[in-house]
Parts: sequence; C-alpha cells; structure tokens
Amino acid sequence: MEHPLFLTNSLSRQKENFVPINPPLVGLYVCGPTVYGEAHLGHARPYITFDVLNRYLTHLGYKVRYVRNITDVGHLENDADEGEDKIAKKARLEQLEPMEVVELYTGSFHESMRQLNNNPPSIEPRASGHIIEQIEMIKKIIANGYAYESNGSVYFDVINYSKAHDYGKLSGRVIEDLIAGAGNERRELEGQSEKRNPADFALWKKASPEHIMRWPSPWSDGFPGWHIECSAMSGKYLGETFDIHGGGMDLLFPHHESEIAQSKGSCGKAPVKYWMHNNMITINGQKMGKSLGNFITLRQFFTGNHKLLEQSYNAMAIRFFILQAHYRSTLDFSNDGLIAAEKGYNRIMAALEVLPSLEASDTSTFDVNELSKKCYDAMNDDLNTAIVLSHLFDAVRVINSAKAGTEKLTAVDINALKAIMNTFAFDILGLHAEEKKSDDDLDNVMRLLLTMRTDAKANKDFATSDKIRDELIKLNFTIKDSKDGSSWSKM
RNA sequence: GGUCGUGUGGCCGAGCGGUUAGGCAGAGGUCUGCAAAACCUUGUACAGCGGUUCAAAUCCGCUCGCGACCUCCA
Repeated sequence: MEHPLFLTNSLSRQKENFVPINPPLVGLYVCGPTVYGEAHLGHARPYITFDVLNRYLTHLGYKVRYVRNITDVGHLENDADEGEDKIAKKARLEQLEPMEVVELYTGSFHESMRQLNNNPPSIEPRASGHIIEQIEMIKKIIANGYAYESNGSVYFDVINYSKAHDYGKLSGRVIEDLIAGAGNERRELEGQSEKRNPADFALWKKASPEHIMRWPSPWSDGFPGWHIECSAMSGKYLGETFDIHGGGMDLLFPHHESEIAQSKGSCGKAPVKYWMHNNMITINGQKMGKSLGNFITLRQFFTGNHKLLEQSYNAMAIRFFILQAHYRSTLDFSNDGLIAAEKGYNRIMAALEVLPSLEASDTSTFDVNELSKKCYDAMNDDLNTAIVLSHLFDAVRVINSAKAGTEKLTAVDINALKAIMNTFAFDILGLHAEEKKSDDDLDNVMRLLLTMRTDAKANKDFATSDKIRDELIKLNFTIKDSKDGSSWSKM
C-alpha cells in the first residue's frame, strides 16, 4: 500500500514521501492541551490540521492510532510563581482542587473539539495517569548516564548526551550557544543552581511544601518535568519509534528536541520518523498565545462575546478559515477573514444542497475525474487544504451553472461529483452542515406569517407584505424569497 | 546576539522556473412588485535593488519591513 503522499518533515525541512514503519498501521502522536484554561483559536489549528491528517490517512486505507495527550500536571510557571505548577496555581486562585480545574477545562476542550468536528483521538492519555511510566523512563535515562539527581530533582545531562547524540538536530540549535546562554536577555530561572549546565532540563522536580500536585518518586515527592510525559506516553502507546509526531511550531524547541533526547537517552532509538509542525495563528501580526494574553477563546468565537469580535462565528466558519491557509503558514486573525470564510463555507454547503436536484444531461461539459485527481494531488502535496478548497469552489461554480443550464453533467458524473464532494468536504476536510436548532412552535408561527405575506403579495398588497418582512428583520430574522416560496432564518 | 521563517491585488490567502489559484469585498448582469438573498460574469499583484536564465512571484545576492524560537506556550 503506497501513496504519493508527501509531508514536510521538520527533521529534514523537506517534503518527504510518507512511508509508514509498519503498514497499514500508522502511529500518530499530537501534543495535546494543558488543561488550565479555555482553549483558544490558536489551539484549534493543530487539532484541525492533524484531524485532517488523521482523516486523510484513514481515507487512504491506513489504520491510524491517533494519540493526543491531556497535560494535567507539571509545566512550571515563570519566576513570578517560583516554580509552582500552573494547574496548582489556578486551583489556588479559584479555590478548587487541581483535578477539579482539570476536569472543568478538559470538558470544555472536548466540547470545543466536538463543535469543530475533530474526530476524537484513539487514545487520550493523561499525564497524571502515567506518573509511573514517566518515573520508569527517568530511571532508564539515569542508568544510561544521561541524567543526574540534584537536591531531589533530576536533570537531563545535555552535555553528556551530546557527546554520543546530536542534540539540537530538530530545531537547529547549536549546543555551544545553549551552553553560553541565549543572549543577554536570558533570565535567571528557578533551579538553575541545581543544574550542572544551563542547557540541562528537568525530568523530575522536587515539590516545594506549598505545591499541591505531587507524587512520590525515588528522588523526592514532586512532579514530572517539562517534556517527559509526551515521551513516556507516546512510547507506551505507539512504541519506541513511531510514524508521525505533530504539534505547534512553538513546541519545536525545547519540547520536541527534549523528547528526542529523552527517548534516545532511555532506549537509544529516535522516537519519530516524521515530525510535523503547524504554524501559529497571529493577531495583528503577533502570535496568539496564552502568555501574551492576546487570545480569543473558541467559546468566545461561538458566542461573539469578545471586544475584538464583530459578530459570533460558528465552528465551521473557524474550521474553514483555518483550512483556507496551508498549515505551515502563519494565519492572521481578522473579522474580515472570518466573515469571508463563513461566506465561502456557506457557498459550498449551498451548492451541496443543490447537487441532488440537478437534472442529468446526455453529455458533460466538466471533467469530474480531473477534479478528483486535482483534489488528491493537493492533499498529497503536504496536505494543501487551501488548494483542495479552491477546487471545490470550481465544482460549486459547475454545480450552480448546471442548475442554471449553462453547464451539463451526465447522471454518472452527477453521482461521481456527489461522491467527490462528500469525500473531500465531509470525510477528509471534516466539514459538516451546521446543526440547525429546531423549534416546532416557532416554525409554525413563522410559516403562518410567511403565508400571510405571500397572500398579501398575491393580492398586490405590498404595504402589508413589506411590513411583515421589515418587522421580522427588526427582530433579527432573515427572509429569503425564491421561486419556491419564502424561507427564513434567525440571525 | 544566535537559529529559522516570511513580505503576493482593497482584505484573507495559494503558489516550489514557463499556462486563470481560490474566497471575501468592489463592478456589471440575471432573478424580484421593490428589496434582500442567491446565481452568473469580471478588473487590479507579487517589498526594493541587482544577478542567473530563452523565461522569475518562484533561484541567487544585497537592502528594508515583519514574525517565530532561544523561558511556559498549539
């Protein structure tokens, strides 16, 4: 089973033909969220990107095990918090148990993912549920001489490791620069004095007395370090070496670089064949990020409740917005961009509703097979969803023109077109028709009003028909007239 | 300072040496009692300078602008 699928591998910075290690199985690991806050637009990008990858690999016939973790421990705060766990900090603020915070935001995250129509991963392991695996991995790294214990904490020995392995290959770091320190801006980080070298990173941190989240270990009561969870969990569920590891570009260093070091340092093998990284979503040209405080949560998009939002946006508009850019490009947030995406999405969905009602002709004026090929070519070229969408828009034009009689399609081609549109729009890109809230009472009342208006129009009583329309518009209803009658929707 | 990336028409955004990207907005048209919506058609571009080439938005060099990472971050 071979496909001409090419993916950009961050290791080589080139597009490489994707060949799984054990076809037809594919192991896919994606860094999941740290559940101490609401998911924002920036989070939507990797999960949509790798959802599309998951969907496409599955479509091609691979059996994908998609693992995406929930980070519910670790991740030190900056110096202002003196090493306090992010989750513990939030818990203190809200007077909740840490695991209560975790549950709250995990649930919220799942709901956002569901709305964005991201298929759930095959396994969604929690870091807190894999403390033992992380400890075991740290033991191996120590035994191999690549880590040392210091005052109850354990640090990865980057210098010693780099003698046998190349540290910095993925991110293009030069070990000497890391040792020298990163420019004059480098801050004094908590725990630096325990390290043998500034480039070393923590595998296990001894918990300070006020630190709530803590687990026993051979070295201290404490918590796992910054990067070990992903190494432990990906190894457990996907094996020592697996196919694809994805995440945001901001994780390239130090997170993913450290993952490689930890895996090689424990079992001697490089953990990942293809590293994939999505680019950032920016706002006013700057990265949207939690620490910068310039983020807009997905929930705020859905409700429109944010000062930068001119309106609410449904989840499919957001998905479409993200799919219209290539995943390796930055994508700048703007209301105009989102509105454009929403309209484009609606246009495609409207054409899909028209498609079944087309009348077949004896001949076709459009090459449906060519459309299919173009869409596959675009997907195979490093998941170029923007190009796929442009081809779908070509199909939209043809569908509408066929309806108007200026293009022709045979019955066979109409069916083929349906199949292509369903495959790419729904199965692969993961779009779906927006859920309509049904309300029978409202339906009946509206039907009555619109019937009265239609009657008024039939009697040339335009004063009445226009009044009904204008008053409904004031109440935020949209009235659309067509040959088949009037329809309505609520804004 | 180091590493990497980027600069496309009013806006967003593809493009990886030669042929229309696409969407939104704008313009014209169809439909409509009038609108709205919808649909059809359609103009405008490659930061600047130099180089390579028969041919460059696309390759190379320089200049300018912007960004990411180097500390938790998707």
